[in-house]
Amino acid sequence: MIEIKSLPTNCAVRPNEQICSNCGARALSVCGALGDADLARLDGLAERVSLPAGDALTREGDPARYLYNITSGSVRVFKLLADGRRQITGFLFAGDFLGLTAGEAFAFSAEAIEPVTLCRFKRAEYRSLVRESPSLEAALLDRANHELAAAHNQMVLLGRKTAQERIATFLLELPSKDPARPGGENTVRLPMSRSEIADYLGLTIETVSRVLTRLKTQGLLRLASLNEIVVLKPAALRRLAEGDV
Amino acid sequence: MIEIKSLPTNCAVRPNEQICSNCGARALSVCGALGDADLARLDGLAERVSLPAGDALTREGDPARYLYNITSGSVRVFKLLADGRRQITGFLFAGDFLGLTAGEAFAFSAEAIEPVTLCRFKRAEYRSLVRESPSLEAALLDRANHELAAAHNQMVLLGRKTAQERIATFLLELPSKDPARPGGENTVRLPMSRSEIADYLGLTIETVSRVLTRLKTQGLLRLASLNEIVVLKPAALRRLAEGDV
DNA sequence: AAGCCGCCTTGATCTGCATCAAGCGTTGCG
DNA sequence: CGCAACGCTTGATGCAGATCAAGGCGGCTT
Repeated sequence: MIEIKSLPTNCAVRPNEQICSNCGARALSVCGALGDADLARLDGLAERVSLPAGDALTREGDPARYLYNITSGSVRVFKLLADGRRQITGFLFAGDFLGLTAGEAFAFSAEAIEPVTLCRFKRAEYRSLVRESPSLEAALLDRANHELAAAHNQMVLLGRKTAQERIATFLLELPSKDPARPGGENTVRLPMSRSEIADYLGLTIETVSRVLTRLKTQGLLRLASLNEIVVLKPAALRRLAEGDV
Repeated sequence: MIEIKSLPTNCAVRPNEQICSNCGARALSVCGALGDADLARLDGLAERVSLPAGDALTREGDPARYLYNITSGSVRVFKLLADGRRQITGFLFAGDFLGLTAGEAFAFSAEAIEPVTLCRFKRAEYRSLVRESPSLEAALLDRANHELAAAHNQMVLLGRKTAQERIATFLLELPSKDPARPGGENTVRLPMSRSEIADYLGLTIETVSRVLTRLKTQGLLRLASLNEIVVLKPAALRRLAEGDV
């Protein structure tokens, strides 16, 4: 049974989205994509999973059998070169989907950063649902387009921004993706390690650390703890991010 | 009128795709997305345009009124930072679409590299067609997913590959995107300037030039002309591209 | 055919970030 | 409590690629 109204505590709520009681299907339905019948059916296909930090959701090259919807925690999505160099292509948080874009095999790996809860669907069943529900497809297309725009912005960052601009951009954009907000208005939660930030921004851990220290020294931010940063001067940070220095 | 059978000479043909006589609509139809009726309707909406080298198709921030299908030539798609730094996010060739992913406004600029011919649709009309034709949407979703996978690969390149690995990757992948093949089997056509290659790979023109010279010296390739390169040792180049050195 | 212009190559030098190398704080465990 | 492990910071040094600078070459104009 689906209980849309009574959201359990472990369900994340994102802007314009809700996560349903059993799984993340609701997130799609509120895009106007799923009727109640479809929703019930998708819910029936879902399987709840909890993963400890570090565990893999997918590995590059694995057959893409499942589709995932994160309901809590955070996930790193990345690709590796033969010699172990890693590029993190994105972080996922509660409400995000993984595996929508995969073909027969996953083109990326994904691992839990923190303990993660998620719902898992068989892709085959999901695909047949999609074929019958055109408005779901429209919602997915919309999602894919947003991801594509984000990817292009990240290409600008990786190809043309300085280390300081990358960090500033990262600190400004992270909160808008992560619905698990800490207390303060301008407080940024960093569930990921310095090494993961580095691999996301195309830098080294030392450079990440040095730039954060410099921004702190300049009074733009405060390192509340290793995993929490308070942005003291958002406007100045935004100017840095765009290279208006 | 549509004449699917008689393709005029200026129409590009891509693997598994054909461009229709009047416009690029055929490219979508052969994905199984469009019936003859839809095709005729889309054809009716199309407008042929020719652009000289350097002219803009879209500018970042402009309202996204049109959708484009390139029928010949090549296009650079890019984003700019405030101080003029440019990141080229992709090159488009005959058969490629531009503007599918845009929201209300374009998030990127696009300009002709060579003289370009294209077909232009009003996005509003195209959207209503899409709403009525679910299988078209499926084809578009498929396209978006491929672009997304390509964007992730480019993020690996920009974030983690050396200059030599970037150039090698570029030379290996370009021909698979550009249907305008020159004579030889391993000949790569470079319609874009060194400066465009640099802005695509996150390098400078000097580095592009130096790396090409080095690869030539090492006997991996031959610079047939400024805009044509013959790959002499594809296997070795592929090893370089993946960092297996 | 001379001269200019834009694009490319090549060389010299510089620099931002990587690499190498300590040391520090926190956590967990015997 | 001690001490080992791990992740982070900070400092010293190195280097890939950027920047600065000087031709070279082909195409276009007159």
